[in-house]
Amino acid sequence: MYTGRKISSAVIKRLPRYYRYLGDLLDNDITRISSKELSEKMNITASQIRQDLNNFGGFGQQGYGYNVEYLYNEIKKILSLDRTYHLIVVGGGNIGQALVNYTNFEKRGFVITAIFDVNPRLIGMTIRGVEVYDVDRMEEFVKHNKVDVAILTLPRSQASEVAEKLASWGVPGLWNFSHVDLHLPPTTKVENVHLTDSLMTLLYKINEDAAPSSHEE
Amino acid sequence: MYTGRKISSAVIKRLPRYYRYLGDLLDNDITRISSKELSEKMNITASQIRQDLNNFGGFGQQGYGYNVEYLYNEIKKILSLDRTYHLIVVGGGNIGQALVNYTNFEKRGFVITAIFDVNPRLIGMTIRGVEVYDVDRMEEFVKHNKVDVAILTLPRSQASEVAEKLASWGVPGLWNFSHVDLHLPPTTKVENVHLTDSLMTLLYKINEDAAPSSHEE
DNA sequence: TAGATTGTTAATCGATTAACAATC
DNA sequence: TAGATTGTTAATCGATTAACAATC
Repeated sequence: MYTGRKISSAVIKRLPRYYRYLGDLLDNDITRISSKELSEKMNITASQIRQDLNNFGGFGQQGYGYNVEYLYNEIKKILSLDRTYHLIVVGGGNIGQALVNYTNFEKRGFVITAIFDVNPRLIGMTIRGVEVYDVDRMEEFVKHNKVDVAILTLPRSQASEVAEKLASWGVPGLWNFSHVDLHLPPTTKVENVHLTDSLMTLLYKINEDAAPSSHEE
Repeated sequence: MYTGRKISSAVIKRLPRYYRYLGDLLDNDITRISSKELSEKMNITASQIRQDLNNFGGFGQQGYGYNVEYLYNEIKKILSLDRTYHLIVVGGGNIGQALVNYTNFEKRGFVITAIFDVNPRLIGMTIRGVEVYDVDRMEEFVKHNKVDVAILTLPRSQASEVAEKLASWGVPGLWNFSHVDLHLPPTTKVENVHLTDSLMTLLYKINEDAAPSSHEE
């Protein structure tokens, strides 16, 4: 039953992981699984799995567990993965190009339709069949083509300004690899990938076991 | 005062963000800031800032606030960013190469010393001065050179096996871009960057406002 | 000194886990 | 039917926020 109440982001962030594990089970021709079995594979509690899933509906059956294929498809629907998305890359540098070259995206229905950059040496080039355009032509492009997500892989200094423009043109999602926090109207959603922050978190973990250094007393 | 008690990961994940904002303040020649002012900039509560910082010590002063440069340097020490790290890239594909080309890393003291791959066309090549070696030579390299972090940018199918080897050779940190969960001894820390999961989370957010589709009733 | 703001304790809120009746 | 396992309520745990005495 869909209730319309807001699902906590802690739950949402776990959905792709459920989806991945269910996909793996499906690949291994496993047709049914209980929350207990899945909890052991995923290293979380069975209770959490049942709670999470019941935010969206009762997908299981008492005494039986969950049908893997059915549950997989339900999560696919919840994540809205049952359609194609059109993405543009804004910033044709290293990471932008890497994402264009990442073939797995297409298999999942994520199609990159254009790349935008300011660098004259890049403009006009084609990367895996995707053309690089001058950033000046972005407004025109966004207004004439469906763009679900703009991938922001441009320098910190330009990211906010470009993001605000994209939001004003109605782009619903920004996948932000730039190292700034964006403040946008609620009609445009942002997901941040702050790689430097992620690496710093790892360095903390590496060092935490070791003897504390200078912040001890 | 360092107490040795475990800091929650929620706090740790916020530290890089504090560090970034303090760096920006420093760049703008702001010498002092109160938790209240910082909270407005960062869009979190002043209470949370004070709680977070007090996990590591009393860095402020009543009636004054925090000295920006001092606090910046303290967080730098907490994150152990006051030294150089040696990284290797395992998997010389798109994302691996993009990270090697990411010049900001070196400015922060993250030095990539080698790339490993199985592809004969890549082996022997040099990317931004970093040589690509056959994966067969990785054990030898890791045992003769200091490797703080291995960046895993290889296919899902090979990631677990390689990760276990790296752990057994004593590599303390794995920055995992492969789309699998790694299970390793506690001496090797893992930080995951699951890009596909991140994008899926964004797609959920884009769609959640819209009318619910098939999982309603 | 008076005002400002910390460090820290207490209250609240939300997320996770446990328990169990419902039921396949 | 008996056994298994869900969906869901209740209990616990942890993280966030509020409050305020301490103090610069």
